[in-house]
Amino acid sequence: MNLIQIKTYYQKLIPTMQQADWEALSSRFNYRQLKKGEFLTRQGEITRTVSFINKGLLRMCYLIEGKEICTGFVCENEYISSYASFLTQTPSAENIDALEECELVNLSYEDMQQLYKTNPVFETFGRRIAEYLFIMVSSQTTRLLTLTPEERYQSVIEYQPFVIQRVPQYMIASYIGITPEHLSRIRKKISSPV
Amino acid sequence: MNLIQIKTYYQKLIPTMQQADWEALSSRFNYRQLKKGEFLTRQGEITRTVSFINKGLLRMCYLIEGKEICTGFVCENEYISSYASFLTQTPSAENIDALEECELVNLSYEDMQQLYKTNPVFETFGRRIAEYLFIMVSSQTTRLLTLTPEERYQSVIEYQPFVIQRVPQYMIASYIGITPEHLSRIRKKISSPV
DNA sequence: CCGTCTTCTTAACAAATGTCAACCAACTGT
DNA sequence: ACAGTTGGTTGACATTTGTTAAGAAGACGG
Repeated sequence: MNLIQIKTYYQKLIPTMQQADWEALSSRFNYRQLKKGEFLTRQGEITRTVSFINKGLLRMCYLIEGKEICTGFVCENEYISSYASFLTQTPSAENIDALEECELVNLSYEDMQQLYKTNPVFETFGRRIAEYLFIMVSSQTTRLLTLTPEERYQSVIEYQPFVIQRVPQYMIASYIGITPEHLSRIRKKISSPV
Repeated sequence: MNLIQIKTYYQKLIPTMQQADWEALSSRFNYRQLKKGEFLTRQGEITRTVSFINKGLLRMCYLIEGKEICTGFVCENEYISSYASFLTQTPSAENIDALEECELVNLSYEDMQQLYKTNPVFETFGRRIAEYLFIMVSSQTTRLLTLTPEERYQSVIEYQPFVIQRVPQYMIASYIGITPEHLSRIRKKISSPV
């Protein structure tokens, strides 16, 4: 299993990590592959791991009255998890599935708690991850409240171009809170301004 | 300054905190009062403190083209801050102002970093706070994407009753992403179901 | 190479939500 | 007690967004 990417990720977030820390950490990793369409997490299941994405693209999504509503897309060199479920060890409200073939490096809840106990450097890491995720999701909330659908689409283009390139439009539509038809009209309007 | 409430708060989040830890922490607190309408944080300012609310009620809000859009309400026995600004020490995108007369216990960024360095127990605390905030804000994002305005209002009634009781309706309206007029109609519909 | 999915687009129409303006009730300070 | 302010409601109307249905373009497996 290739650990270069994930090591770089940790080194960036906690530069004080020593070789011994890294070994304590990496010995607990589990490798996993997902085919396109496979689920990492299902609604109702308790999320037992966080997954670093070596390769591929996944989405978080809700199934409401037969309709899928995407709440996020994550690709290489980031962690993905139904993190609320992971943290509280209660059933996940959302699904996570692979939009592309994926290679994941998993770390279990028990191992993470163990690391927290044995070494404060991992507390720091856990804190920074949570802080980062907080900033990400609160900016998404802000966008939903303060921007029009068209502006939200523009902000995806600007700040998450990989989503435009790799995610089907009807999923992006639900992510910005509109229907696929409406997004199609917005795109038409943008491409041929008056 | 009354520290009973904030001490209880810390003890709940980190039961392993010792008396010496508490003293290291509480010696850094600063007390502050806010009158109704006063600002704790202004758009563009860097947030230098986190504030524990001993008494009162504050809101986070954006000013967009002359219109206020509220993103959250926080009352007694919780922390409030423009946390993204605090964490990154960059200008805040949002305002925070007092909806009632407030008593706050403040902790500065520098003191917090100092505490993180000197004692891992505060890292744990910081991590749990960030995790908690992440869960809160991501559930708000989910509500915005998956619920109708009426359902969002119902969920405020159910899960944040203090908001219904203590926050003006036109602010609640922006919080759930609709106009005050529309909220008024929703309330009428709810109160006299067909 | 063919059919079948999947995804995207378009149009007509319907429903939800916003805008504007007026009015009312409650509260506030003098 | 009064005038001003704030917050809430209502109605008519405009705009935005959703719904439904149909069709087109491209991807993909057999």
